[in-house]
Amino acid sequence: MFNDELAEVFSELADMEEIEGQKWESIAYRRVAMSIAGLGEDIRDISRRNELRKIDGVGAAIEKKIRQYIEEGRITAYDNLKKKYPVDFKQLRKIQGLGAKKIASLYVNLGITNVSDLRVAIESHKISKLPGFGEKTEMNLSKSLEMSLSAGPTRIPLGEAYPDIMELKDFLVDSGLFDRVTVAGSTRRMKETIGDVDILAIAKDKSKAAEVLVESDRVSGTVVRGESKITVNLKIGITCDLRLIEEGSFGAALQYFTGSKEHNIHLRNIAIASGMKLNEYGLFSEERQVAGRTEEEIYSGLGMEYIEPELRENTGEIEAALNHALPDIVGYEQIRGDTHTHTVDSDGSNTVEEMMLRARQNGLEYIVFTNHSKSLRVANGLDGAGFRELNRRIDDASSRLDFPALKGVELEILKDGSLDLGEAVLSEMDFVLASLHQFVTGDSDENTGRVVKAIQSGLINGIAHPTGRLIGKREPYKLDMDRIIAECSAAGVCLEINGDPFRSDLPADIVRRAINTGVKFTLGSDAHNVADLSNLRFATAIARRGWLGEEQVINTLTLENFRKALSR
DNA sequence: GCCGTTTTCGGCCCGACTGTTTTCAGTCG
Repeated sequence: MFNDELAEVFSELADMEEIEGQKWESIAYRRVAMSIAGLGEDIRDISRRNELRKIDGVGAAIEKKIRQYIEEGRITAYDNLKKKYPVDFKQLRKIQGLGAKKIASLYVNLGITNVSDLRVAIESHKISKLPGFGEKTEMNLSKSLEMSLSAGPTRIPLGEAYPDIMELKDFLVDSGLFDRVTVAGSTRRMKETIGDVDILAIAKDKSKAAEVLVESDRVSGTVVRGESKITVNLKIGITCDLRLIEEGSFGAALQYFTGSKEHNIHLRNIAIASGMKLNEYGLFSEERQVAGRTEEEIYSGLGMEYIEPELRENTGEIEAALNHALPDIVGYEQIRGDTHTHTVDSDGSNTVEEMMLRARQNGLEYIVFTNHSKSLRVANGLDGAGFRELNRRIDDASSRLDFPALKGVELEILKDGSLDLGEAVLSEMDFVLASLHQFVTGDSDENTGRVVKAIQSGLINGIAHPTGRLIGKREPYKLDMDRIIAECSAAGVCLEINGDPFRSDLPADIVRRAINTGVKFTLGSDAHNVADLSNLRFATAIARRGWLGEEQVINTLTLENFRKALSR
């Protein structure tokens, strides 16, 4: 993606300026690299609207550099520095323990420009002879080099790690060594993907507490072991920090280690502006702790509303909290039904009855079955007759188990934008979710046109996993999402937020773009088995991160009102 | 190089940990 490419250029500029001793330029470039990587939109579109300066950290000089990159694919200042340091920063920075300064020293003294040069130098023990390096550094670099070569993706979908994280937490709680254990970090913010795990705890005995984490069968080894922080590698391929906290500063630590980093920096600046200081030990006014025991104290001490973890991304939530204008976002317990589920009748692995029982056990009030339609052959899609037979069984099971089940379909949008099943059978369905799975091209107009035709058919209730992205596997389809949002709004068709951890689709930033258009949303687990019904939680998390209120999510409605909302 | 409800100049988040040093620099989050 263009934004990531440009962010990488600024990140390298930051490395090179840091080597040059230009500390503040380096910080400025680093900051803007983060901003650009986090944009929800192609920076070229922002440039076309002449709004580059609105991006956090972009001033006159950086604006000029961005424009040059967009127009010429290069930045003069970058090219000049790169001549001096022809080094693969991107690759080398991935190795734990290597920052800009050490990379520079390796290049200047040993001519190391990439990972294979580094390996040769390590093997011939040249590193340990360098000033500022030693035996231990050489050994650590050797280890982290191996790690980085064998490592998988640096971030994994939250839903993939979530069960392990909860098990690890329970393991610590059950040890009896702690008065309190809480998961913080991006897991608590319910980000779509996480890069590590942060656990905060109040230990009864600090020395014993450090030992117990290593004993968990989720842990593969220790990385760092200090007084108040232990870092271990988890078998799922990411690291986990356990931090031991004192009770009086637990809220401050929880706030601090929940992040995001950008959110925290903004909060700290507000503290400074009011003559205070904020760190992980509390909010201080002239050395006196004025808040720290709870997060609520911290936020109120800064003169703002409490901010839910899912919103803490420094994308306007702090300004809203200062103005006491935060939205009342949808709660996890407010979701009454699941709107996207599959059974053995197409490509699922549990029966209608099994799915209903688990849905009830999970606290839901109803479930919608949305098996695939006939054109999706790989998923054993059903034709009209198949659905009529299945629908009879759903009605029968629903009355036998006394649990409301709605008859739906995940309906293929065909190559020409027409629908995979006829009007007659669709009219017998309670809920029709249309999907793009096949014949997707690189042409945005063509793809968008198919979706829009489906929206305007008057036969569907919603669009499933609208962008089609698969995290780590497939980029989003080329689609004009703003047009799709507008068409959905006009036609009264919902957009789905799909909670499958690899989909997480819509992404939260697009949800946020749609909140004021009048469009409504459905949250679905896309479960293909009973265990995955709990993925509904991740769909809800995305709704929250997108600032959605209860009234914008139709499966917060009671069964009766949900049915009414489905009229087509 | 950026930025402003103390500032258009003079600040810039800040503490833990490690390793190589004898008081600190580099890295990380």
